[in-house]
Amino acid sequence: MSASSRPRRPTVEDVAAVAGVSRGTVSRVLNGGHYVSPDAAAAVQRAIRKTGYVVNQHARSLVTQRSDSVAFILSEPQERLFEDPNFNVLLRSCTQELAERDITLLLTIAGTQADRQRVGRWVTAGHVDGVLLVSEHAGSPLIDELRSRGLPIVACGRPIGHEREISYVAADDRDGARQMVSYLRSRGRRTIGIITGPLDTPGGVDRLAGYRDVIGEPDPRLVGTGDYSQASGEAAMDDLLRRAPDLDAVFVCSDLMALGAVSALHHAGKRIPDDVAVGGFDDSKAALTSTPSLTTIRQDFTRVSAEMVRLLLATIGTENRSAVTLPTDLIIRNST
Amino acid sequence: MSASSRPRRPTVEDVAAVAGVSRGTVSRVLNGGHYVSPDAAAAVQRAIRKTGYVVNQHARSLVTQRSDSVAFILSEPQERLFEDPNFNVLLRSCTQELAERDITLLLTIAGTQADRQRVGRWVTAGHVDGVLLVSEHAGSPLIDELRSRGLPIVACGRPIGHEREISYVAADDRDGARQMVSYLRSRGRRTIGIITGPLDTPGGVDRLAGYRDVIGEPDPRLVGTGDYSQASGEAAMDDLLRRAPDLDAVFVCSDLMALGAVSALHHAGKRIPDDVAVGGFDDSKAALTSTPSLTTIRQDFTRVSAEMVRLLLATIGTENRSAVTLPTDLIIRNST
DNA sequence: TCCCACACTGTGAGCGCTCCCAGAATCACT
DNA sequence: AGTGATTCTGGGAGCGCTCACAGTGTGGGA
Repeated sequence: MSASSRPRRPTVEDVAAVAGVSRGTVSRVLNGGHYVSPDAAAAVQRAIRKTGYVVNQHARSLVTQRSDSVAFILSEPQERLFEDPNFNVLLRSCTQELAERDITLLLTIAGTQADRQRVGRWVTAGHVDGVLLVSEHAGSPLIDELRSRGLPIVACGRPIGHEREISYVAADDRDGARQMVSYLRSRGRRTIGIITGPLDTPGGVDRLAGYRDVIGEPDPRLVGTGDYSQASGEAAMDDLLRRAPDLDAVFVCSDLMALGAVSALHHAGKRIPDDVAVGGFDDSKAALTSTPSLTTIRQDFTRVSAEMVRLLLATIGTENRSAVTLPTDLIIRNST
Repeated sequence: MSASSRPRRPTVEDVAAVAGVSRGTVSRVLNGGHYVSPDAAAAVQRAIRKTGYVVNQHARSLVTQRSDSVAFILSEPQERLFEDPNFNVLLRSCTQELAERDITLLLTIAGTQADRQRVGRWVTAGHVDGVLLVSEHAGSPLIDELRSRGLPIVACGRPIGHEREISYVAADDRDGARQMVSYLRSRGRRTIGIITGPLDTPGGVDRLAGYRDVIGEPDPRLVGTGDYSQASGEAAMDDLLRRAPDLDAVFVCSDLMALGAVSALHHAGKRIPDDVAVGGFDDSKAALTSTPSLTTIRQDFTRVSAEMVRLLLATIGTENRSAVTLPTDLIIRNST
């Protein structure tokens, strides 16, 4: 009954029989067609179409020891994924970049500790040949687990505490921050605050470092921290205004937080950029469409994706790690 | 060199040797531990830990003919995913629901035609035991391809044109629309417009049908169409106001579009709800936090997810299809 | 005492595929 | 005609696992 409704899938053997050739020849056709006569190849192609044959990936992977898929692991509570437009670009570009090489990208969300364990087991069970790691906070045990299995990994952004162990691709956060703060200075701003991201992420520490490069040791009144969400940006701005009512510019380390900061400034009756200039980071769509449009720093996530994929595929098979840092660009708009 | 840096993974045989038992016993421990003596089981567990053994999923799948994963296929340009909060809930709940049964969910995005082909091949190569299909527009060929392979499918929302072929779980869109429009009527509104979703989606046609159930054959001036995006809601509302300046209520078929409609109404100088009452659909977070808060229809996507998973797992192994329609609830807030 | 049920264990077979090697056929030169 | 290179083909082996089955040992009931 079940056998009649779901018939046995055709195998290479079946295709071979229909095509009048052997298993080996069918396999050769399936894998590039070298050393196969045109006649045989055509017969096999016909037989594949006729039988509706599709390769059994498990059988193939069992012998080749590779799965032709890579995991895109997001170890972050899921909401962030949907709030942050950067993930969007990153995910799309990586998928694209891999599809061109006939490799499938599998998105896996490992928000909770339990998730991370499950994902760890799943990944090491052979499902993927490598891992793209996104937004891994410092000290997560997942990296160690994956490394102990010898799995190729490429991280997006500097993996704090693991810089010398795993490959990564990062935009030049520090230089971007320097560019922004220097620019604000050059426009005559003197009391420049900062709203950083979480300080266990590279975007948090490196952008703060860039700010310091220009400002020097900052007045603690001028430093606030958010978690990249709009709400946290608004709260941090409120705090900053309370502590330092005299500030005339603020560098907010993400556009989304900058949007929050803008509305906090509005509520406080400040004009932008007349009273307070606001600089963001990311060059997200929101930065362009907001009122006023946001001066920001562009990170080229399409290039980041391409580099990540290139690096991962290079890492699969060899054992070297490397790091790439891509430039960031200042985009000047109306908020400064 | 490569052999020394990435040592051969331990196999059941290795574990068996360390534990001093046979292959079969290790396998039995791995699969529930029935008919294994406590001593043997303990020895195997110790050996697993010592060797760092992880099952080779490909070898297992090859013999069991199942992969213990299911695909979550999103055949929609990717941006929608990130705009629509419903996807978020759906994805999270399904992952959760499946994880409890030790099944992995693989998210796959098939936005373009080429993607859909790749995904079709990938799915039929045995990577997954079943498919959760989300937001499949009418007439997509993916459904036919998957069906011809005998793959268990459960759709989210009524799959237009395939209702009798594949299982699905849907919220009661039509009744939700009826509730909303009846409610607007009961509040004394007489000229009630509608902004529908795309009319090749069940959410598009069914909510319009519910509106008709209450209104009867509608004045074409009162019917606008959007694509669920905020921008399209705003545009459709502008149109509606131009064509029917006298309307005193509008039922907008998604909260996101309703937000757009609200801003269009504001620009036109209309007060909400005094001049025009606005009803949404989805009960998204935005509906709650917007000004004014939005009267809307709740769809319980957590329950939808649970039902989808239940149905899919039931379908895997049997050949029956079924359909579940879950109730929708009116949530009254300040916009009406 | 014998016998059968029951708990437990080891082993052969085989899932569907690719890799490798031996051999056949073809061709170009000696 | 003989030799060697080159192209092509078939089939054995084996990837790591589970399943079925045969076999061993133990205990309880006739």
